[in-house]
Amino acid sequence: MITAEVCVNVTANNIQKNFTYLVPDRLKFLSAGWRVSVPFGRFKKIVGFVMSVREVEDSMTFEFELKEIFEAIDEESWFTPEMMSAARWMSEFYLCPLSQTMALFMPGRKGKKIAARFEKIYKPARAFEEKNFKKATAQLKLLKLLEERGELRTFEISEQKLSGAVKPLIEAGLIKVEERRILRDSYSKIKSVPRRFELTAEQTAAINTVEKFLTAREFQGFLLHGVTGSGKTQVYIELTKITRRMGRRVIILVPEIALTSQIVLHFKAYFSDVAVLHSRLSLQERSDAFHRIRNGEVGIVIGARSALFTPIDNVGLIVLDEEQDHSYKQENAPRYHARIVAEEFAKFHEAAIVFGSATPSLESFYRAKLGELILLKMPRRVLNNPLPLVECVDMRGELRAGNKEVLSRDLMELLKRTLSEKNQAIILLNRRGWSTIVMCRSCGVVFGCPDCGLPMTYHADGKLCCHRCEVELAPPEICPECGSRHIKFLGTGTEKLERALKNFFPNARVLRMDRDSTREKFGYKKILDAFAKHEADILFGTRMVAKGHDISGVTAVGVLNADSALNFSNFRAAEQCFELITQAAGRAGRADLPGKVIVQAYNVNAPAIKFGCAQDYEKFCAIEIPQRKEVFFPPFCRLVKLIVMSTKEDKAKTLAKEIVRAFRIEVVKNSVERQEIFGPIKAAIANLRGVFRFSVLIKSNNLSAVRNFLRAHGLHKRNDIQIDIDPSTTD
DNA sequence: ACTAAAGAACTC
DNA sequence: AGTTCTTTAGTG
Repeated sequence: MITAEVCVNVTANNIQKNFTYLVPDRLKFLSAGWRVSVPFGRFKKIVGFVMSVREVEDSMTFEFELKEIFEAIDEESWFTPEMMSAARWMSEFYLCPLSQTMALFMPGRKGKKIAARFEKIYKPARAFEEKNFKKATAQLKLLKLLEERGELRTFEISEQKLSGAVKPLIEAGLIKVEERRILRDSYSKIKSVPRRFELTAEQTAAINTVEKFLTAREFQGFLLHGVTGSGKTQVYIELTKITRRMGRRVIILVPEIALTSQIVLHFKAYFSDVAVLHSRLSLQERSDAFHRIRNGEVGIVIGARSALFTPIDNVGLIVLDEEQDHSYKQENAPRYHARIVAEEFAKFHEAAIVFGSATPSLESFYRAKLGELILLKMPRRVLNNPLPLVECVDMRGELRAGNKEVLSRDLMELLKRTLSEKNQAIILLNRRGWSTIVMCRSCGVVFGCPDCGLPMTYHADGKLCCHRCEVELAPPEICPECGSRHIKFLGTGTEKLERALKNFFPNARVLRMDRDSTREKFGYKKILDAFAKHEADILFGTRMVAKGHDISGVTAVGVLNADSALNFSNFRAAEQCFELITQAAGRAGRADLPGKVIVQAYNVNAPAIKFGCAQDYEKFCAIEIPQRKEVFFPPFCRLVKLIVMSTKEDKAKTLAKEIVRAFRIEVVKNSVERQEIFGPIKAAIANLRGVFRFSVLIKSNNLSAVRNFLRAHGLHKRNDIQIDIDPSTTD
């Protein structure tokens, strides 16, 4: 008899082993990689992945009763050996169930069968003689068209009004019908043409450096540090050309779905075999893209982080654009970081991996300093376009001068001038809502979220919102602490800014872009398209106004409360603040129009503000990196965050304390490398639907020792503990 | 002595 | 995850 080891797709940490099933005769074609449906416990049917198959003696006995596999889900093996070893590696690295990482490679979570759609294709069957069709002009026309084009699709024939000629020609054996799979692709309509330009010396140097490793088929990581407008995308395109000429394939990752259209537009000017993949495609589209990748029709995969998980083989190049972006981290299980996974995949494939950014993550920059990554610098814009002029305004000075408005006098002046010159402006204020702080004037209490304590934001629709756990409340009439009616709404969000702009510039057309105004499906694109067509003069909103688009009419950029992020107790705050200023500044003056940027801050001496305005990444790093070393944070250690959950508050806390104690005794004391553990503290989301959450933070220079500890105690198999390796927040 | 609730074990 | 079997706590 034949048995199969099956990994069952049940999302529970405590099921971390394979189950043995009997393979019935009608399914004896099954081998490793097939998706099957199997009976499991009380479930009637679940999806499983065949990990291996073996022939055993009929007399062989098991200590459990074998059940039979119900059926195969697909027509062929779903997982290639490469996909399976990648999933195995991820499951080991992130200490999560194999089923979870295998499931990443499926078009939908549920393993549903997705119907392939077919269309009819008409082709000439044999030669014809024109004289036989003296009277049947439609038939002759169709035959000639077929001869010319080779094949025709149903809709093409009906377009020519020749549908009636099809049947007699088939009966005469002159044309034949074939079925072809329709591959749905909503990006297929995107077309563009290459722009004329010459590569800069820096672009050429970067390309040549990577090319050496591409031709040697050797794994190597690169950090492409190029200022905004330095032509990073063109470098990706040239490297893709080289890789495709070698017959190898390419993966291009961007941080967000919204940015895929941009880069696809650039790539389609040069390549036709592009597939786009991200989580918001329909199941059908995703499945069809998989099909095109599997059968080799696609040479270039572009998409968000999920684009790593396709049946692609023979990869020669992987690119991560905007590599510092936090969207590369998946915040739900499996909590992987695309930067880490992509590099491991590149090793499997012996491929080159290029991390591109204007403001690299400190981790990558530090690795480049150590020589682990090869640094490629592009400090100048293409066509010798100048970098925009950045001016920093001290808002304390404004206050002293009697200006209590959100906009400084300089920014007001700049906007006035920009509008009168019929140019466009972008204003960034990284807080949505109306008021960012609601405070009692009598006792000074700030209204925090009942679950996580984050100060709540007041919105123009009259609700108090927590932007972290999305709790909504009615604002209090009287202070719950002291009973006073003296409640003040302080701080400025995008909604209040909107009123200020309309007030000061009643004739300007303004567009607000934040999470609230982009809720609908293509809201983001609609707003950007409208602004690009100059249907508005001022675009303002949260950080999404600063991302990746280039709109040629923009000559002025304002960054409000640039230092607000510095007040959060986040070790990456300075880095993020620097990044925000650089990105915002990068939106100004890309073409022949020089740009002007005004950055407003209170703490104008903070290095992130000072060097952000000077657009000097290296000087910023020279200050920030030693500071990270001093407080022992990445890039000088790796972080592992545990979240312990229970409906009983003290139980969660006790368990978390127990873990901390055991870690100190078993790991910290016996380790050569520096390792530390902190907590437990109330998690950022302290209570989620009645479940209390405590967090524990491990800082370590020996990840595998941490993993061994967690495994030894079976913590990775517990459903009440979340393990987050390389978390994006520490609480 | 009995019942309800919490915890552990199991799913091929 | 969802279910069942086992242990523990609670009650008069």
